[in-house]
Amino acid sequence: MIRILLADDEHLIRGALAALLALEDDLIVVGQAATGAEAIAAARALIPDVAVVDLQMPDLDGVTVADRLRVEVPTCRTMIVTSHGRPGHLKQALAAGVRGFLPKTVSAENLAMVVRTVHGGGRYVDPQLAAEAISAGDSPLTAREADVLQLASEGAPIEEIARRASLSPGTVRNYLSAAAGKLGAANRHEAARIARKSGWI
Amino acid sequence: MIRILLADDEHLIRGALAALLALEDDLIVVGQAATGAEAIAAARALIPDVAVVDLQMPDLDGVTVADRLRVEVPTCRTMIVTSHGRPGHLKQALAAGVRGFLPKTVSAENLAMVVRTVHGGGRYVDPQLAAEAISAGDSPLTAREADVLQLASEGAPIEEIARRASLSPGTVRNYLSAAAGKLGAANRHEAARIARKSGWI
DNA sequence: CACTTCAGATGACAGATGTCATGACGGCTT
DNA sequence: AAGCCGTCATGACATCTGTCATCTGAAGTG
Repeated sequence: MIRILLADDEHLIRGALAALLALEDDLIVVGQAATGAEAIAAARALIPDVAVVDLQMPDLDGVTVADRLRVEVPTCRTMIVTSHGRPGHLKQALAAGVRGFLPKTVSAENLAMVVRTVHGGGRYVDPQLAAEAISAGDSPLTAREADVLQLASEGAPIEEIARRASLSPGTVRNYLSAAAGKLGAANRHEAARIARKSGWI
Repeated sequence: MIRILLADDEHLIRGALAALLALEDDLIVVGQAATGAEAIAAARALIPDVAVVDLQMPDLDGVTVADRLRVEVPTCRTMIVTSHGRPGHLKQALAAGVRGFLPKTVSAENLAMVVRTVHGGGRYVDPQLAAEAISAGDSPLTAREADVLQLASEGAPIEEIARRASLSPGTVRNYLSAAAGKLGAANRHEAARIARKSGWI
C-alpha cells in the first residue's frame, strides 16, 4: 500500500484527485494540504511514501516544497503536477530532487502509474515537457540579469527597479540591455515575457 | 437524474471531476470534452441538462462556449469553473447567460450543490468573486483603448502595435496614454498588467 | 442647421530608455 | 602571473515613449 500526500491549493482539484487515486487498490491518500507550508508540515507528521505537489501554490511553489522535503523527509519521494509546464521549471524541479513531473493533461491511469514508478525508485517526466526542456536549453541569463528582469516584468520603471535591486539605474539598464540581447527581444518587456515563458525567471 | 457535460482541457482534472460527481446519486456525467469546439459538438449531440465548463481552454474560452450553447442548446444551463477568476470575466460570463461561476478552490459538495441549483433554474456566483467584481467596477477603457492595450501587453514596440492595429503611431500613443491615466499606471506595460488582472483585456 | 461627441491624426516637447564605450574589482582558471 | 568572466558603475548619445494642445471628419442630437 502506497501512502500519498496531496498538495494543491484548489480544493476541488485536490478532492477530485483524492477520489481518483482512491479507486486504485494499492494507493491510499493519507493527507491533503492547500499550501506549501501545510504540505511540509503534513509530510513531517505523516511521513508519506509519495508527495504529489502542485507547482503553483499561494505561498511556496512546488519546487521549493520538493527541495525542503528532500532534506526534512528523505524517505518521501516527491512528484509535481502542473497546469502550465515551463521548460525552466522542469530543470529546477529535477535539481530539487523531484522524481516525477507531469502536466495535468495526463490521464488518471497515467497518474497512478507514475505514482507507482516514483515509489519504486524510478523517475518519470512527461515526454512532451522533456522535449521542450531539451530544445529550450539552459537559461542564457546570469543571476543578476534574471533578478533585474524579474523586477522589470512587473512593469516598473527603471528607477524603481534600481531602488528595489539596490543598483544604480545605469547598471540596471546595462543588465536589461544584455538580457534583451541574449533573448532576441526588442525591449525589456518582451525580454521579460520570453524569460517567463521559458521559466527562467 | 441530472445529466452533465464536462469540458476541461486538463485530462486529469476532467476525469477527477467526473469521478467526484459520480459519487452523487442524482448526478450523471454523460459526456466529456477537452476543447471548446468539442464541448459545443457534444452538447448538441447529447443535450445535457448542465454543462460544467472550464474558463481557460486551448481554442474557445468558457464564455464563448456559454454564449454559443445558449443559442444552440437552449435547454442546457451552463456553469463555469476556473482557476484564475478575474472580475471582468465574471461580468462577461453573466452577460453570456452563464448560471454559475465558481473558482476551483470550492469543495466538491459545493460543486454538486451548485449543479443542482443551476439545474433548478437558479444562479450561483462565488461570493468572493462577486465581491471582487463589484469593487473592481466596470472597465473604464473604451473599446479601442482595450484593443491597443491588448496588443501592447505582449511587449511590442509602439510602431508594431500601430501596424497591427492599422493606426498611426501617434494615435496608439494617445490611446495608451489615456489608458494608463485611467488605470493609474506609470506606463503602458503596467497598465496592461492591471487591465489583464482585472479581466478587461 | 448648429452643436456635441468620438475615433483618429499630427506635431512638439521633456523625460525615459536602449546602446555603447570604458573602467574597476574580485573570483576562477590555465 | 595572465586572462576571462561576472558584477557594478559612469557618461554620452540616439531613439522611444508619455503628455499635451490642436485639428479633421463622421455620426448623432437638439
